[in-house]
Amino acid sequence: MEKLFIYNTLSRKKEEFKAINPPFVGMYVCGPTVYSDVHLGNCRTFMSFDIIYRYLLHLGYKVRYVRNITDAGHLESDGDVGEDKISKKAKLAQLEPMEIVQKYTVGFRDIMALFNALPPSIEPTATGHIIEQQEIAKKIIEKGLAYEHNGSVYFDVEKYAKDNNYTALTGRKLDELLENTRDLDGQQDKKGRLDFALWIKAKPEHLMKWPSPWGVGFPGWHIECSAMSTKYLGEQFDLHGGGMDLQATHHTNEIAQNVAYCGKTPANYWMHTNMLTVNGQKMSKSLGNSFLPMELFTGNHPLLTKGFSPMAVRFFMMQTHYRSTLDFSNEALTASEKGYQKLMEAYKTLQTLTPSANANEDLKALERNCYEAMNDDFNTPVLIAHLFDAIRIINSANDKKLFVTKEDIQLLNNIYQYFVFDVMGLKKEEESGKSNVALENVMKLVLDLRAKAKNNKDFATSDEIRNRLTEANIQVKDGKDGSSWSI
RNA sequence: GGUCCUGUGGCCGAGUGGUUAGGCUCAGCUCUGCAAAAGCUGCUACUCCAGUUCGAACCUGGACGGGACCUCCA
Repeated sequence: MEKLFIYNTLSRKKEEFKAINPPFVGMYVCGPTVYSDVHLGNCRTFMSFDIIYRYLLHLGYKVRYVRNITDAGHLESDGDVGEDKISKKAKLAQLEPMEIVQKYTVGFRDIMALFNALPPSIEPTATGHIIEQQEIAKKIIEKGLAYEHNGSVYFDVEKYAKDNNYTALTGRKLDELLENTRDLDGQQDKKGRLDFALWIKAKPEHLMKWPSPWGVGFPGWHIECSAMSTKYLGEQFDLHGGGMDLQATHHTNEIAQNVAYCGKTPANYWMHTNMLTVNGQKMSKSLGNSFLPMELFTGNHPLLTKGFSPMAVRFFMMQTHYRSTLDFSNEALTASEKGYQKLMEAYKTLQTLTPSANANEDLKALERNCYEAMNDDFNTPVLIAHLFDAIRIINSANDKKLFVTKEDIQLLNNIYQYFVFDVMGLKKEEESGKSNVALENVMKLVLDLRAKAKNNKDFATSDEIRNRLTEANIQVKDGKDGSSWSI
């Protein structure tokens, strides 16, 4: 197997991937905070890691993919002040916090299923690991790198930074961070400006709270990932991922916690996916420019002229590298939708090709190109470019403009199976069992009647059939060996 | 204000010191009763200025534009 190269945020370079204990791979991705519907930007991140997960599986790795659900501890601001996001929503909606959690967790899973993302191996929750989080906080206090004050526990960043590289992930200078961190209200419990909370004292009205050695409270945001990754993947594992917006604060603090806890950087490779933008601006809940997946599927959004299917959206996202920003627009989506349909039509055509004795295309090279693209830091846009080469070959062979052998057809089927279905996770959309068979038969009848009319040079009838079918969203395609159709 | 990233054809987007990215759009051709589909061809792009080089869109410096992070966010 060829070497897989992954861009590692720690080194800012592409590095050859070497699993700690092959064929096993441990992979942790920071999941959503379930206090509202996931928007499309969130989905992009998880789809990017879905491709990574799928490709590692395809290469034969046994991957344990852990993606958490943040159902407590994520405050409105990162200054460790303000309300817990989920508690706040619960109060507004007059629901139990766990009702909020349940609603949006289920919604998140449903959406990811629509996008055909594989479920992670383990999907642990922050509330299910309160004890583990407290244990880590205790240990860090013992090591002298965290302190309790007034019922809360804070990580002592400046003390930690004396012996460790706190800013390994960002390459920033600590002094600059200290200078530039803004003063926030309500942080008088902290010793240092960069200190962050491991445990936060709960106010009486706070809904989600647990007893602890430091009194009743709730965990800080960053510590949940340290607790859950350590529990399920060990103190050191292979890959850790998340959105780029988590790099500077969340992941930096996560590393500091782990190093303080057990002296080890948790993951060897840190991967960060870029943002989805709308008109050049980051899509985010706080900016109010976010798209919900359902709005996209139905087309019910001011920026959209029509709806787009989950697979078309998935393909759209694959056409950009995960480390580039992806700008969202109606035109770009429409273009991708066509490309996706072309890809799927060619697969149907492939199933009807008749083999020749000789061939004039090097499909082995094509397959190799596909692997090379993916091995180069999961370069799906280049992979897709190669797949369009395959489409050209399939369509040309169908037009008898070039020839493929039986082995070529098998190879093309493999390429589709491996890269289109297994790795990119695309699937055919219109399949629906029985009614489909009936439709096939009816369409055969209609096209046979039209062929008869054409043979009789009754073009008025044949055109009427074609036009009526077009109105019904069915496209008729006349080829050399008769007509075919697609929706 | 600080740190970092980025600027590619009508649109979206790869890429990289000398060789076609790819998709979509548009135009022409082939095929076809016509159209569509499909194939072929074309629209020959790399913000600007200076430098390094035999040669730069790709390296260096500067200018201008856009973005991210430093504050909740995937």
